[in-house]
Amino acid sequence: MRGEQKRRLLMAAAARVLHEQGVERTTIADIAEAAGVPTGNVYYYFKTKDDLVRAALGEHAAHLAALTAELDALPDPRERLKALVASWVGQREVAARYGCPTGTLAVELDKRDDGLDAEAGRVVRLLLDWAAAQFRALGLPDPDGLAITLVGAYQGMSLLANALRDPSVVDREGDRLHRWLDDL
Amino acid sequence: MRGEQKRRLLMAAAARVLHEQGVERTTIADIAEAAGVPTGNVYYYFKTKDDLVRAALGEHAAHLAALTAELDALPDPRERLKALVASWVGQREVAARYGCPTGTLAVELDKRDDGLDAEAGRVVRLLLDWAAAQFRALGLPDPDGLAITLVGAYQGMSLLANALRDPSVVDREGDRLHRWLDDL
DNA sequence: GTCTATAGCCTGATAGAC
DNA sequence: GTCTATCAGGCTATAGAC
Repeated sequence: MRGEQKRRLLMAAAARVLHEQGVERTTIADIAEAAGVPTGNVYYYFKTKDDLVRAALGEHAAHLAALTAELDALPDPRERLKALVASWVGQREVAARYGCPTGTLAVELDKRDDGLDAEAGRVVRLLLDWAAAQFRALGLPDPDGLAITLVGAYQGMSLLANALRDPSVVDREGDRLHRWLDDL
Repeated sequence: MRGEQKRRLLMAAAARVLHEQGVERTTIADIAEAAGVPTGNVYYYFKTKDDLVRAALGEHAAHLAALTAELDALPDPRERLKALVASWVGQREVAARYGCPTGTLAVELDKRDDGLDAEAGRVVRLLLDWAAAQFRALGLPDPDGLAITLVGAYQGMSLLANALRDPSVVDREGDRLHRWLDDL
């Protein structure tokens, strides 16, 4: 299955390059080059550029699912949430340079009125739902609202770290979120 | 001064259209049409598309300066900050449809390595500096950190409201920020 | 199945008429 | 100063050779 391998290579390259350069500034040739595949050949695996963007969104969703599955191994929901915050802090350099992969993609795709804008929102919702489940397990009131506060803080600190090119924003806000989770 | 008038018309149109459609998906023709100016004529007023983007950033900065100047008329710094939050809530429909003008522009421009990425950060910093000044006037410790928390919450709730197409996110987080400011 | 060459379109920018 | 016509370049996508 050489074909399936190349397809996966292209999906991974698309996820990375689209995050770094943005959707509109990235050409098919950019993704092909990053994957080591001839430019025109990309169309054998993905009919359109939008299909590649969709595949990249799927990659990010899969990555998120893997992360939350890992966190689910922890016994205490509060510890799971704190470990999530810790993983955000661990990605501070990436956040400062390119922003949150899902968040920046959502911002860009939301400027469109084709179907892709809604799909970005679905990936964001995966994280919101998982976080809400943890707050619910802790018996806290308004778990959905708390999830929005937590994920909103993540998106906000990623955006600011990116706009200011300053990873320390993530450190500071990460500490604050840790205390916030402890005090809930 | 017919020329200066048209120039201002183009700047206002650029600020609006670039916010709604994003930088990369907006053509010179789009902005020209929104301003009621013939397409090619735009280049008489702005040498390049990047110049127009810069002008749009300037418009957003001016709008922000006007807002903070208005808030400065309030006697109490805490009331100024709460009025800022209230103005964000008042813009919830726009935030849900197009996101924060400065924030979404910063996300898109940060994907570039020319000079424009840094200029978006400068506009964000205007708001941060003003907020920090209010916290400082209240005698609170770490005013810069508090400003990042406040503006980060704004950017986060705007992004989520936009990605989920749900203005109620802004209402909920606005209420929370109001309580947070009261309890500081 | 894999890749190349190229068509066709759109965009930013310009030259020059008025 | 204002506007039109048009060019050059780069992009997505396809047709068809291997």
